[in-house]
Amino acid sequence: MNIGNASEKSGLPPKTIRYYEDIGLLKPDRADNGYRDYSMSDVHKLKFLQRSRGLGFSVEECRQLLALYEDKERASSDVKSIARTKLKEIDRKISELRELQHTLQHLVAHCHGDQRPDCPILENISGTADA
Amino acid sequence: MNIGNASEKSGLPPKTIRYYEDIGLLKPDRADNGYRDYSMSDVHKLKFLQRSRGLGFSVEECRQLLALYEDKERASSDVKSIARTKLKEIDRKISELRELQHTLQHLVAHCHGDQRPDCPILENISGTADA
DNA sequence: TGTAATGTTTCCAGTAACTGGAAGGTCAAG
DNA sequence: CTTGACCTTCCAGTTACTGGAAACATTACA
Repeated sequence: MNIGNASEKSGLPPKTIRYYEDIGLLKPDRADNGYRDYSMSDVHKLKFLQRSRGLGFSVEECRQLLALYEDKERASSDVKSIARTKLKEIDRKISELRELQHTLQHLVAHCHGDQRPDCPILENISGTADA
Repeated sequence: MNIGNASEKSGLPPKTIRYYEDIGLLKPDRADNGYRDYSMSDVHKLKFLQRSRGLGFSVEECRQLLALYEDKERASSDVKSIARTKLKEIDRKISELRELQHTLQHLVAHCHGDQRPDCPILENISGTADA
C-alpha cells in the first residue's frame, strides 16, 4: 500500500508518516520503484501512533508501547512492568478528562455569559477544587 | 506568589510558565522588584494548562478553553458552541483511552513473552478491530 | 554587616515533533 | 504521449518548549 493510502487509513499526514520512519518508529518495505509499501501491520502501528500521540503520550512513550508488541525477546516481567506504568497514566488521564468534561458540561448548562470573577469554573477545570 | 512557588503548585516548570506568558496565555502582576507575582487565579490557569496540554489539547485549544472563562463579553451561544465541540473531543479521547487500557490489561494478563506475529494486540491498540 | 547560596530577570540558542515547499522521478487516464 | 496526481529526497520554517549565560534580588548564616 502506498503512503497516501496509509495516510488515509491512519489519519496521519504523509509528512508525519515519513518523519516517523526517519526517527525509526516504523520500517515499511520499498517497492521496486522506490515507493514505500505499507502492510496492514504498518497501518495498525500508524493508527496506534495517531491515537496515542493525540492522547498526550510522547513519541518516546509511543516507541515503548510499540516495543511491547514488537520486542518478542523482551522478558515478560519487563513487558508487564511497562504496561502497568502506562495503565496508571491512562487511569489518571481518564479521570482528568472526566473532570474537564464535568466542568464544560456545567459551563454549557449554567454559565450563560454572565460569569463573574468569582465563577468557580476555573477552580474546577484546574482540578484544585472538589469537582 | 513567586514563579517557583507557582511552578510547584501547577506542576509546570518556570521556563514553561514564562513561555506561556510570552505567547499571551497569562499576564501575572509584577512586584516592585520586577518579579512575577502569581495570584491563585493565575495558578488555577497554570494547573489547567498543565492538565489539558497533557491530555493532547494544543496550546491554541487551551487558549480557547481559557477564553471561555475569561471573555465575559462573549455571547452565550459562542461559549456553548465551543464547549460542546470540546465535549465531543473529550468523549472521543476517553473512549480511546479506555480501549488502550483494555489492550494493555490484556497484555499484562495474557501475553507473557510469547507473542507471535499474529498476536492481536496491535489490532486492538490501533482501534481497527472490535476491542 | 558581609558574603554565599538561592531565586529571579532577560536573552539567545537548541531540541522535539512536526510542516511546507522546491525539484524531480513514477504512474494511470485520456 | 502528455497531463495530472502521487511519490521521492532535501532543506527550511513552526510550535512548544528547554537549557544556559549574565546580571540583579533575596535569604540565610557567620
